[in-house]
Amino acid sequence: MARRVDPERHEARRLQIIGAGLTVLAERGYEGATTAAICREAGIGSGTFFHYFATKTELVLAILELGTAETVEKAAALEGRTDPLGVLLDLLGSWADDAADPRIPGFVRAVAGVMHLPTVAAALAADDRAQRDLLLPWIERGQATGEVRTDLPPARIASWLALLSGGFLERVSVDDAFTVDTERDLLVATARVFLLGHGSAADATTGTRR
Amino acid sequence: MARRVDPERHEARRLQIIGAGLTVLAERGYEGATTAAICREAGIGSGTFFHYFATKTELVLAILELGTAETVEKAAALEGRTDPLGVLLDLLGSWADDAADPRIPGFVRAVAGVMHLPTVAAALAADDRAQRDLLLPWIERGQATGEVRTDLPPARIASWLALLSGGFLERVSVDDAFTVDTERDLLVATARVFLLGHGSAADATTGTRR
Amino acid sequence: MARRVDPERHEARRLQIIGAGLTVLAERGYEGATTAAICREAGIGSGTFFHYFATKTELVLAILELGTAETVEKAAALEGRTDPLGVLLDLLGSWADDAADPRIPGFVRAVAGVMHLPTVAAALAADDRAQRDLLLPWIERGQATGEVRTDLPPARIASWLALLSGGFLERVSVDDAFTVDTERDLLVATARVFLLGHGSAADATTGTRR
Amino acid sequence: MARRVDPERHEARRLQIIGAGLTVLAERGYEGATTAAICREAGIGSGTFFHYFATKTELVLAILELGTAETVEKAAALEGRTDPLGVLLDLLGSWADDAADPRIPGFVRAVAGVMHLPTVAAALAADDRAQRDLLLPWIERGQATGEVRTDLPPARIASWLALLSGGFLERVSVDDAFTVDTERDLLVATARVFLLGHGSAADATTGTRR
DNA sequence: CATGAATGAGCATTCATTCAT
DNA sequence: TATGAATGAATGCTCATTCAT
Repeated sequence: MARRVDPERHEARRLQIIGAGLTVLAERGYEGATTAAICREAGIGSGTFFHYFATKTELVLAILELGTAETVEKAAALEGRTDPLGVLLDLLGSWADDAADPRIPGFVRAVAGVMHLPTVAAALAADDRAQRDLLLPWIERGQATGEVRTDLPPARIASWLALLSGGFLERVSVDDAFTVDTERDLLVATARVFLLGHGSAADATTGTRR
Repeated sequence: MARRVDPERHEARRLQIIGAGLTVLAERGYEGATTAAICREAGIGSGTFFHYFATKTELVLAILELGTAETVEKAAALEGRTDPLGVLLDLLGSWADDAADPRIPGFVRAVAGVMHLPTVAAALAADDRAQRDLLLPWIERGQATGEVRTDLPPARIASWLALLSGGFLERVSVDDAFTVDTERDLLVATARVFLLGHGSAADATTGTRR
Repeated sequence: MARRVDPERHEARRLQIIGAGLTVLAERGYEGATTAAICREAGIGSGTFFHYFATKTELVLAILELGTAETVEKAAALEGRTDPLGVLLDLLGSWADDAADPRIPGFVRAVAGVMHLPTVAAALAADDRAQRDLLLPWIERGQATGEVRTDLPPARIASWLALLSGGFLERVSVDDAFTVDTERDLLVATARVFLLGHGSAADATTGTRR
Repeated sequence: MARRVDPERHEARRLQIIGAGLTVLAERGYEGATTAAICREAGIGSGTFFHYFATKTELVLAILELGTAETVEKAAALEGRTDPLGVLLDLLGSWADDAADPRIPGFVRAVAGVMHLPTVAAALAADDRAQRDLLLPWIERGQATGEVRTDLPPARIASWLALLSGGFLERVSVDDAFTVDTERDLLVATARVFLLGHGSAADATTGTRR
């Protein structure tokens, strides 16, 4: 009765469930995504699910961690690049491309709905941190080479790039006329203008009343 | 003969429940916000809740509609202004200020989590439409006077202002270092640069690989 | 601040509620007949209902008592008759006619559904008793004059007349093809045959296996 | 690989719940029979109930369908009989015997109370139809052989047999002195007289005033 | 008396999770 | 390891009833 644990098979199954979870969570939100629905989508029995994830929340965390891991991988792939501005714009572009998978914005919304769960908040914070850790060195290098505006600290610039990327994702998911195809280039262009700091600081507040 | 029409009392109660709902939904998300918790917060019995809202979802819709109504009111208050760019930046600024009430971003996240409910999606779409209807005439006037870039159709510019506003809201709710106080002015400044169209179009795609 | 109790007005209101209750109970059954629905039908406020009946059940009891009272009145109207068989058949006929008001069988069904409530069971028993009290003397007289079979005690005959009347009511309410108009005469004819005792006793059990 | 198909176990459980439902419904009526009470009676958890029946109403329908099925089985068991009258009286007798299980009349009352639910009405109609389908061929054969009166169409005779059977059931459940044991034979005898048509038609309406 | 807003006990039903096989 | 039957805590919602006006 030897039962090889066969870690490959295990990992494959795990990814299969993660894919099903992503699909169902995106479609129906956290509460709408019953474990039963996820299992059906994954083609497994309800008991099997809990062999791989102790709770439904843990599945969500696993998906988030997968995203974080991808961010880290992205960092490695950029080793050797010498054009900080280009790198930053490439990153923005690649995040825009992520939004083309319709499950991504749906999943992001689903997660937003359970951000009050401490574990989810923590995973989201970790994801955010990974994104910043990826951006910061390139921002700093860009500022050093003069390609990136220096009137704002790197951390703040990172936040604003995240703002653009997050806002873009939301638009795609909410606004039918706003698609990755048609708007991606404008995202990159807008980010470039922001990073260059054109027309910035000095007269920033003119013409607006609080 | 009883005199109980008192629509004032009714409206007051209704707003009291809406306030409690806003608080609890922001804190705990849609599912975490049990009707029991909302009633406790509002200081009413569970039955009373359903005198005012037939459904928990209907409370959410009422809150959203309140927001839509505020947008419409804002439009009226702008009558007579002759500086389209100033108006647009004021609007951005006022949306940024909305984010200062910590319940707003929390509520927005909660709603995102149930956007798969058709009624919620519809209300959100109506809200979006009201926002665009508010922006579009000013964008068009700004283009006519030359204050606003003309390389993009008005509808697209409206989407991008919504992107900035939405991204801002998300950042505030996710990133502790990103506060309305410190970032509001930069939002307005960034929007101005975007609306002016500095450094746009021509070289937009340079330096980014898809 | 003189408030004349005006017992007439009170009684009228009471009957109005009873009528509404009869209608709604017949249509929707006991549980489906919410007090709110009855009040709407009666055109009164929900509070008013409880000025006339302490509980919903009490309304049901009041309706049943009304029926019992009618039975008693019927008894009085028969004073002076000298044809026991004719009286009995007239009674059967008049009960059949009651079933022509479509609310009656519906109400009977509704009451059957809450017969497990002791108060309802008691009222129903009282109704049954009134019916028997009405029948028994005429059965006895009929047996004395030889018009009615004597092989069964009067109480049993009364039960069987109730059986015919109850079964008739049920058929009318369940079977679209079975109407008071078409079946009333056959009911009376069948009851007559039963009361006369044609073909009875001796060979009753032949040809049937238990 | 799990082996849990075990449809036998499933069916057994199902019947166990049906039995408990029959008991509790008969005792307390539809509304009084809370799912909690039924589960307690059946010795199962509340969740288990809904593995077997999607709805409390569906349990009622299942019980009714069981009855309909029994009627159909009865039909099969009569194949080969050549005495139509005997068959009809046997059927009446067997329905009387059903009433000996005290849960049957109680259940019938409970169902009467929710006949306004369309699904219940439909199931009841199906039951009625099955009963008629069982009776009709034997009535027709009886008329052909001259054993059964021919002054009434078969469908009407079927209705009247149902009237007798339904009235009997009601009496048993309402009248303590009316028991299956003491009245069964009289039911059969009365049905026989009715089927033979003794003393019928011609003078049917004499002596009764409408 | 008449009213209808307020109440909260009570109920059907859902669903994440467990566990025997 | 895979399964799905069993579980019961938790929740949204209903409705008879009360009571201040």
